[in-house]
Amino acid sequence: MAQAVRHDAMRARNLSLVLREVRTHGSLTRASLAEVTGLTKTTVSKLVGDLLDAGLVVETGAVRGGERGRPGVEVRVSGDRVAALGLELNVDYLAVRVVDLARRVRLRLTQTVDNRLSEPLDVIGDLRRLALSALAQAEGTGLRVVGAGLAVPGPVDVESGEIHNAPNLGWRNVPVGTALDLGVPIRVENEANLAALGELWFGVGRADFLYVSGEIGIGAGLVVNGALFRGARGFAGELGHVVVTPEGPQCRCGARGCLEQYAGQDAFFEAAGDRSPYAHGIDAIVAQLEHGDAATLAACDKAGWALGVALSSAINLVDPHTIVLGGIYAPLFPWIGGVVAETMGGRLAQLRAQAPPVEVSQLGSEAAALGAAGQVLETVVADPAALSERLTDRRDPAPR
Amino acid sequence: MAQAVRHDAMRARNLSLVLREVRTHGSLTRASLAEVTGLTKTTVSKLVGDLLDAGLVVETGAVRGGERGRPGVEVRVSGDRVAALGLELNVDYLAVRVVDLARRVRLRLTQTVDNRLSEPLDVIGDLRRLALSALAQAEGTGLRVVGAGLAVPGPVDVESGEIHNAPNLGWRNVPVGTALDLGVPIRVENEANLAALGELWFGVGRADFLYVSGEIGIGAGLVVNGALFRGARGFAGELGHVVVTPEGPQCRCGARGCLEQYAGQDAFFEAAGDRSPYAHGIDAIVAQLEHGDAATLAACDKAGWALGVALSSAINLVDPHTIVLGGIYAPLFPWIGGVVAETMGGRLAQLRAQAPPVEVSQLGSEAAALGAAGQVLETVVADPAALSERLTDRRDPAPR
DNA sequence: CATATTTAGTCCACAACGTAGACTAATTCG
DNA sequence: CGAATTAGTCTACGTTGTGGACTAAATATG
Repeated sequence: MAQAVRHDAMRARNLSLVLREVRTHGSLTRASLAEVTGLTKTTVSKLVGDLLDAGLVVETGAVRGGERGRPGVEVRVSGDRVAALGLELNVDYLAVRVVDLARRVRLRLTQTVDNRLSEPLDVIGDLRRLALSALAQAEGTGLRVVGAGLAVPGPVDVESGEIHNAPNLGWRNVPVGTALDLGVPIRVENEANLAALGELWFGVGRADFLYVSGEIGIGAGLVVNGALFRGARGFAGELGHVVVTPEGPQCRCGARGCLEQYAGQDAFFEAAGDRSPYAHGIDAIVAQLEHGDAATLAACDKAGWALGVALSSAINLVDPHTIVLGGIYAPLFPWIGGVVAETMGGRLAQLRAQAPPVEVSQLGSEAAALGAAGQVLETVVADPAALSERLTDRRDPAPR
Repeated sequence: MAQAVRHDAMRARNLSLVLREVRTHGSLTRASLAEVTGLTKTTVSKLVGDLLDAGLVVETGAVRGGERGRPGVEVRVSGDRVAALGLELNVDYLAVRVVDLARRVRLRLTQTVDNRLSEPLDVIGDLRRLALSALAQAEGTGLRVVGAGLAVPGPVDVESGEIHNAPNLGWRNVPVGTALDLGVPIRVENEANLAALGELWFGVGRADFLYVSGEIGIGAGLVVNGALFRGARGFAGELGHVVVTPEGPQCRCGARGCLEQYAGQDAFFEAAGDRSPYAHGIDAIVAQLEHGDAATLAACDKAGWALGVALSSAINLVDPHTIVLGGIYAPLFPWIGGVVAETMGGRLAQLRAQAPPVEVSQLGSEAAALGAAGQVLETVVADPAALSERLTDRRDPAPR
């Protein structure tokens, strides 16, 4: 597990440290970098030089003025050289995003289709076409796409890139990772996990929170200290099958009274009296709520209560700092947020000083694709030296 | 968070790596250390030399023979120089253990008292006396006690060493860490967390498991990849307040239907028809079970079922590899293990290939104290250089 | 407006540490 | 007993960070 540290590893780490500090501060001079990292000015200068050569940071013309003394030249993360592809394959849409190292979204391609009606390989083909088009466009503007992340609705074997079992798509053991074959490395991951990371890097998430993804299934992504918690086998976060009532309604997972049976999309739509939810969608539900429809309001109460109960268990077990509600719970937030918080408060307030605050995701359905791209960019920041080598090998033999 | 790496940090890490490999392999020659770490023979020789000087490893007279060529001299972790103190302050006993770096228990002191009857400071005084006596004995045999760990029943602020709220003791905001004042650094931590670590290092635990501590309260310690999972605020693992039935019996935490109301020691003893549980204790219950007492058997079924329900939620959320039952569940295992596993299997088998196996703790009430000592020893292995400095400063000015 | 002061960034000699390969030591095999 | 083999040490060297001197470019001061 632990690896021997040699000079190159030392260098790689310090390079990463500098790049990370530049990113968190927006832009920094070499002098202030020396201060925040604890490295000497000399070392920082050398490291920044390498990052400039690799195109990962750029000097802003701007200069820190105001005080006296020679003004420093600030550097910031460059968004013009390196980018990543974020993909999402979900039940009713495909999404592709190109995000640069500065975390700006450079390209958005979305396609609405009911993927349950097609064969897995056809769906993957559609996504591949979309992704390749995005790749070509990105590389046309001079961006080097260093990798792709793919979000899928269900547990995944991250090593092999295989979908184990995506009940909402009806897929089993589909090797999406290898089938996509984009010419860049692909990392496949659960949608809820990537949405959580999306929220961390592009949304309201802070370093510690539990993201709740309300789709047909209910998933959760736990972010602890800025990193995803995946559990021993990578199946952590199955909030949808946390017990609400042990002898409650039968769930398709084989158990009874799982959260999904109270607050899942299907159960919720049915409780709201909508018999053709996929025709009307969540917007119709919101419209009903805005008109004060009693059945729909009652459905919100029920779902919110169940969510509050399941989240209470989750909070007792994993102690997140904040809860972030995404998926269908985001548009429903005005009608369920209160019940969720109240239920949680009633169950938790005495043991803890207070229950964690409940917030809404702002990213909509984009969260997972952004998280997928962000995850790839994270690997670049974690080891800029690896990329720099790759860049020099593939492009100019001697960049300096 | 991330720190700059300098030459000394590189060295510290490699020193730690070598020591860790020696420990996991029991004993190793320099040559095989070079192989497993990837460092060169030269470097390993130097590092091993330093560890020998610091007294953290010793050369076994024994030599790896059999093959041809010059036989290598094996080194193993030395238990004769460095040790740690493991303390537990619980409701009905105080425990002190001295454990050496080779993880051998050198001294056991246990005192049975009902600590709810005394003032916190008096209890701390008792523990202090016990600990100082153990310290003196240990140092008398030439061991250097580098620190102490203290397990307490309830959530703790690890930074300040303060007990927030230990409902079973009736303590609130007691600064145990500073009050103990042993002359060595003290780390205070939740009993369930330390028992989990005890199980990891001294018992049946492997790298990923959820330890369940059945005491008056029910706690859990989650070990992921060999490290404790503490959550954002350090309050993770409150398994006792996971929901079993949302509208069930009132719990002292303010909620209803928490696991503790079904499987906690008080609820269980009451269901077993024992009106004076503290007089008879768990042994009396086991005797009743061995005689086939119907009420007690029924109490086991109920507690086991509730435990299975709560663990199902926990497994869905954090995906541990294994469940380890400790506390009162260890002696009760023959009568509840089956129900727990069945309940979990019924709820989990379909979504996962199979529910995690359920095992029994073998350490009894010693787990937390051993984990507490082990945690201190871990800091030594993680940074032997820090200790080596301390040793040279305090003992011989120039040990070599 | 010239000079002192201050801060940024670079340069150079040096120290710490790991590497590579030669070398010595201690065994077994034939 | 010598060749082969493996363990461990020694020495020259390469990489990387350090520390302080030095240069650069701004503001403050008289």
